[in-house]
Amino acid sequence: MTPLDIKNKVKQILTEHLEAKQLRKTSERFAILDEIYSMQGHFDIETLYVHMKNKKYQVSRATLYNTVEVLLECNLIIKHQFGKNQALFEKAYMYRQHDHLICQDCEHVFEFCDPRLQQIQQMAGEILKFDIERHSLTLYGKCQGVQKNGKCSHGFKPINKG
Amino acid sequence: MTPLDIKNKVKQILTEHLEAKQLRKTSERFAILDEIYSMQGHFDIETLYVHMKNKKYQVSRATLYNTVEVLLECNLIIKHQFGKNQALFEKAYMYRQHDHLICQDCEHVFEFCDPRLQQIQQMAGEILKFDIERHSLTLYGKCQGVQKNGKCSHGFKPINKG
DNA sequence: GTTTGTGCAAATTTTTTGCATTACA
DNA sequence: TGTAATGCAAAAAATTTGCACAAAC
Repeated sequence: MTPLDIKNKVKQILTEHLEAKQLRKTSERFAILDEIYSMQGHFDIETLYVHMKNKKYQVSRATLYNTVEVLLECNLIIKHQFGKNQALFEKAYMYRQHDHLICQDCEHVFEFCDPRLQQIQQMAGEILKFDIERHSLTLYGKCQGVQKNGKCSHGFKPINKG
Repeated sequence: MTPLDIKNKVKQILTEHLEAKQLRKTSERFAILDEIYSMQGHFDIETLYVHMKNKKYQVSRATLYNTVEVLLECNLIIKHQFGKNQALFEKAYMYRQHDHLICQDCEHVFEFCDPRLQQIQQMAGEILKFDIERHSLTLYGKCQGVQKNGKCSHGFKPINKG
């Protein structure tokens, strides 16, 4: 699937969701979805707001918060709260389930995947008699550079700070 | 270990931490620690503030935020951000490593434990060349009551709402 | 033509900060 | 007594809300 295919598909998913829920198909909602699926990695509302202000389509923060809620409902995005007060989001369609490892030095977010998590999730659900819909696993640690000389070896800038 | 033993022990740990870091042993800090170790389950700063206001020792919110930071540093409490804007905390001493399952209906937090997480944590650390200090796993799901008749079967009130 | 969604600004909520005062060392 | 910690109140940051207007349906 090309990036364009993905954009068309998520547009279709949003359209169907809006119709099913009898919500209106506003240009803002599709512009926001398009912008989100043009971005890389995690993003916060303020970053999204600035991106859209600088580009083609200008929307208000209120509309962003509103639309993000809709996109969460139809699983087109995922919300994260990595121990900060500010929520981060990421695209969810066509992005395989993965978890996160955050460098405590530079705050860069790495992704990894371990199939055993699905088993843990399933087993915990059975034991506690829950239908588990999703999980959120985040590891916090220090890279070898930090361990050796106190300086981060990958040199990423903190997320959302530049 | 009795609850009193635990309180004495954490007091000792805090004392040693304060001495090591050359911080002052103020009565506020010990009163806050005592109050935290008198509470059950997760708590937020506001709840802690009200608890202390109603009880023996009155402290300012600023001091609570300050002290919570100190207690995090010496691992006497853990901070959680369960997808809300408000941070939650819990006691960490003598409470075995566990993870959380949150009911999407009543928001009650259940605890569970799976040793495989330690393996995942270790393996991810090796692959990504990180020294993992801690992890945070939260499962989100619906209990059987919600699945069957839309009503939560355990009937807990939402956390921090009553 | 209704009614929902948007934009703006004000309000809320949570956390942080500045500064005068208190009290630990 | 010197300096860090506290309390207060103001500021900041993130999100939510109220309301007039715009635009889907």
